[in-house]
Amino acid sequence: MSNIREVARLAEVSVATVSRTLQQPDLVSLKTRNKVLAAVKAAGYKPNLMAVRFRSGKTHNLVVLVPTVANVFFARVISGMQEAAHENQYALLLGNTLGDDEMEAAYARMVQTSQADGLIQLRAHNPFDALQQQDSADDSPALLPMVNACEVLDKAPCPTVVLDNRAAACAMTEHLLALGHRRIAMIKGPARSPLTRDRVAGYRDALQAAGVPFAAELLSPGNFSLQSGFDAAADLLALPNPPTAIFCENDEMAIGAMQRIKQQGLRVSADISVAGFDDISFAAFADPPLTTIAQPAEEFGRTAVRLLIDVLEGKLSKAPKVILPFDLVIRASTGPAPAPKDNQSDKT
Amino acid sequence: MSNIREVARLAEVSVATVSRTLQQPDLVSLKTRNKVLAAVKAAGYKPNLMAVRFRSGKTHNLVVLVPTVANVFFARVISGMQEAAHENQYALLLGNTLGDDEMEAAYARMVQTSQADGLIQLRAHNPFDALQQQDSADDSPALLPMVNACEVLDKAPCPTVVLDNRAAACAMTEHLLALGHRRIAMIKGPARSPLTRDRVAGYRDALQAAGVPFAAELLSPGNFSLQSGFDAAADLLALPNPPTAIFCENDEMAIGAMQRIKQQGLRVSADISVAGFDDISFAAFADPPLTTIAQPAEEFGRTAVRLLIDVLEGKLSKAPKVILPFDLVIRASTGPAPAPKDNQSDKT
DNA sequence: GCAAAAAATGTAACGGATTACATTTTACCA
DNA sequence: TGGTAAAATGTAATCCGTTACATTTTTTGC
Repeated sequence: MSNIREVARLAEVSVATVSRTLQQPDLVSLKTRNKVLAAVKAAGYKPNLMAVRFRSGKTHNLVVLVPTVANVFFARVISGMQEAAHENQYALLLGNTLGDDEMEAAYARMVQTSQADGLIQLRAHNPFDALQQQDSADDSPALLPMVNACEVLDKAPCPTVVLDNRAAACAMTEHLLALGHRRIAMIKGPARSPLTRDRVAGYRDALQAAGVPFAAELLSPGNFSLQSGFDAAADLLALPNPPTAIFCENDEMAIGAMQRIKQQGLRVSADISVAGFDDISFAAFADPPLTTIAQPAEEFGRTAVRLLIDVLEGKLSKAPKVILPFDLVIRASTGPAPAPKDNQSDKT
Repeated sequence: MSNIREVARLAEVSVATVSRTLQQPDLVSLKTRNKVLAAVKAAGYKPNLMAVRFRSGKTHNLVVLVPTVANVFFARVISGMQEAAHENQYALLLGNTLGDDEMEAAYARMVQTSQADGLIQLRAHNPFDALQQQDSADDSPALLPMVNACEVLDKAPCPTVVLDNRAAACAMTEHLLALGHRRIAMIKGPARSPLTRDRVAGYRDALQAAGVPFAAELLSPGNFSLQSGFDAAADLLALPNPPTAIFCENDEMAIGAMQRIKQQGLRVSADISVAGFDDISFAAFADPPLTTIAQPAEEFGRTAVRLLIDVLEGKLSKAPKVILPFDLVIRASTGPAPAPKDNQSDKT
């Protein structure tokens, strides 16, 4: 591959002139410029970006830490990131971490070793914690070159992009309450996640506001997979006094739960309502179509990238917290609560 | 950030010794080695990988061109790639191209400008074609630093990883024929794709072997989306003599098709069988669970990455074509063909 | 104890583009 | 036309780690 010196030789100018022709053409006379451009073409010259980046210290790479790309919601978020990154001439390095701290640390190290300029984390965990804090003695606590999106840390040392999960869960629970449901179960995400905690909080907010007592047995653990929704639903249906509605913290679990419900011979909506969260493409094509909370997934990605670039360019002094809007999408999987069974007393 | 010269100063040795301590410790005496390692720690030294790569000319980055990460199947393939890449100390640059040639060319240029060492393409299209062929005069037609996976070019100038789509489609069609179906429709993928062509060929192979005439009206176009499956099914059901089975070229379209069938008041399996392709996680949780062709998606990714690394390391002189196995997964969405309606004559 | 071989370490060039600073050329006005 | 400002171009340092080659130190064998 030809380099700038060869072009300079061909054009009979100095390397500086070649560089300027390409970077700041106004500084070069028209005559010289043409000579150089001809030489560039003749040599088939393409600047070696490794060299450019080495010198500038900017890689124009961003690392994305995602628990799993195989998750439909995350895939949409990543699409959005890609879009914004491409617009801004950045490339996206994918870090499929499987939620493993070691793996996250390995990818975070790419930032420290100048393989990437910054990092976007989709999980509530600071991957830099694991690395020895570089300049902890430094008195200027600059922002970390990181953005936390979707599932955010409570005290993130960086910009965050988040949904008001508490309000969204509250809205969905209110929807179910308005349909007459009183025994509303929730299939949760991973226990430690702030996201799970917020959604449970929103759920309890709505129950409390409606004067419906909270029942611990209606809170079932899940891990966002189809299978875990299926399993959790099985447990809930086996309760002595099973719920009339199940609110799942994501759509996959809701689809898994519906499957279980139908296998048991019950009708979704008529016998038991099911709601999800995320509004993935499969939600509208579920049977029945799934009531859910729509999240602007691609917008999460775009916003996260833009914020990160702002951090990298030093445009931010404080870490903003961006809250994106949600939308309650009512489809056919939720319906009026069935009339209470014979011997069941209703203390409302 | 500290550099190697600072470490050398701290350890009172030359930069060469520091580098050797880190790269080839056997060449350095134990005493010196310890001194250097202490200095490395004291300085918090991390080698600048940009510099290393700039000098070595290897970026250890691989670009992945994927039509859309939002596709569940591709997401799994990428997971596999990530796994193999990480194992081999490579990083994955994501190129979500939306099937756009321009975009693909932009990412392919990353290889030419030394931002990445090689490229994996998941679509049947050579992104380097769009770029002026670098050294076409060169008499050694070396392998392109590229691997084509999943949907491969007919005359790919690089290693390929593929499924025997023709055989797989044939196997599924045979399954449907064995159930007594004679009017078997197929919802296709994008028309120009070799993948679509091969699956249609396999479908026709099976029909022909069974002596069932091919009916053009039973071939319906799709684009792999849920909605397109839904729409195509609507068209097929509206035929004067509708099919008793629909074989979709991916699971999303099959799920979309089932939705349409059920909306029409028909029962999947009992009235009309539906089959998919890919075995995405949602297939097992569809209602009814979807009969499909399981593809080793993650293995596609892993194999593609390993082949690409082999190419980059010059271990391959010819471009191998790796064929991965498929598996016919029979679930409840396919069943015996319904007894022919009254006035319908059966010419078998 | 000495020469020769082996081991350890050091010096400096290198990779390719950018850019501060120096130098040359051109333009302009008196 | 001489002189100065402005424009154009050139020179060489710089980013940082690696490594060929040179040099110094240690080890080995007799």
